[in-house]
Amino acid sequence: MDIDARIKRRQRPDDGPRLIQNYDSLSPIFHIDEPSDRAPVFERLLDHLDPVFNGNLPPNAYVYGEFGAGKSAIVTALFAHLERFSVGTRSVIHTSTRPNTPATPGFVYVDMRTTTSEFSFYHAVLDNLVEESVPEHGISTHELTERLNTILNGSRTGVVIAVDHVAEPDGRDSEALIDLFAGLPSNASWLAVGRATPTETGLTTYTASTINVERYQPQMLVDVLMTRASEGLARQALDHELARRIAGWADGNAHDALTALFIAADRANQAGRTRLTEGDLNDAVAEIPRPSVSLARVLSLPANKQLVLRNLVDLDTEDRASVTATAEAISTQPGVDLSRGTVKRFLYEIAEVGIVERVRSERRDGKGRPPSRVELRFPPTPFRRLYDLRR
DNA sequence: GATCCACGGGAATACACGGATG
DNA sequence: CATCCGTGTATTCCCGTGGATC
Repeated sequence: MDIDARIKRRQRPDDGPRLIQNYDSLSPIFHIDEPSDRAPVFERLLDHLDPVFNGNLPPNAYVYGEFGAGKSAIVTALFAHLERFSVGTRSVIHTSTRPNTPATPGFVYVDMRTTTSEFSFYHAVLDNLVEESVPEHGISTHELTERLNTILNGSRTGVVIAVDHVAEPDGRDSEALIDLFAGLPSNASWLAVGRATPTETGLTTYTASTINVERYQPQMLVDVLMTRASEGLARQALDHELARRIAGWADGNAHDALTALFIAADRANQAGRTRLTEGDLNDAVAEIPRPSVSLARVLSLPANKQLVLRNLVDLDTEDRASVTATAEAISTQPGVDLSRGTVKRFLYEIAEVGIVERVRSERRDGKGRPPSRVELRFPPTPFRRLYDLRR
């Protein structure tokens, strides 16, 4: 139990209404249960999944769209609902060995941002499929696939697995996806989700259909912002005109729009105001690098890499002059229990996947290879807030 | 006792530069 | 002038060990 966090949560200024009512509703990494205005995309996905309602399995498919188009929002919402629907019409699988014959397939959502190894993939699928929890240690990867095969071979209808964030810079490529499913029986169907076009992925030979999610129209984005603001902020905190400006700037990218709203709200909150101003928005926009990397991706890094980043965002420029200096500074921060070398390697690895960027600095002396410093490819304010809220 | 994987540590390689060499 | 070499640093790559969990 984190007593500090509990006390902090109770702390509030007692002068008037708080601007920020609910961080979740503002968070760009939070998906609401009923995304607004996306009916056409839902219909196309349901068209694809239609065989399910006759107890059959749909073929493999690929859902694609640009950053911030709402792919994850839609697929997570849809699968959450399908899971409930599915559980309602079949008996839950209580044991991993007893064959059963449910009327509809199972539905599992797997995020490749957090599912980074073979083991974790099969573990995630199995854990979602059976009632009892699956151990994360002391069980081999092979054992997991054995159990999955037993279950699925005993199942008449199989399972549909949504695999989100395929073919990201730090994710595994399509080949790996195929390999993973090669370990499962043929009644495991996948619905891959990614940014790359179907031809770029090389998945086309395996998919029966592809579904494109188009970026948000400006008006839809305004609706999204107003909805989130009404749930997360004090009344009248965001006026329509400001929402329109955010939407115009975000250019169809819901992640960036919500991030801008988040930062602007945070600034207004710090200043003790209860309405967002143009100044808040301008500051917010200035803080968001473009292109930027998804905050969800930053916040799904392994714990110690996030710890490194959390300390990085608070360093002064002096300590950021070179990777070596930065690693040194971070490794000596209180609360950081990592060696200098490990922090350094983490920084290189984080740069490798594009979450920070290395830029060569002007060399001062003529000796040796010139150092580079790391620059953020994500806005620090929401990362700080969301990171700290989780502790 | 078994399993996975995060860390640490260091070897190997790349790069920048100035100066030597052909 | 073009190329090579030595030195110093940055960056990448690899793998054994050990912690945590079952």
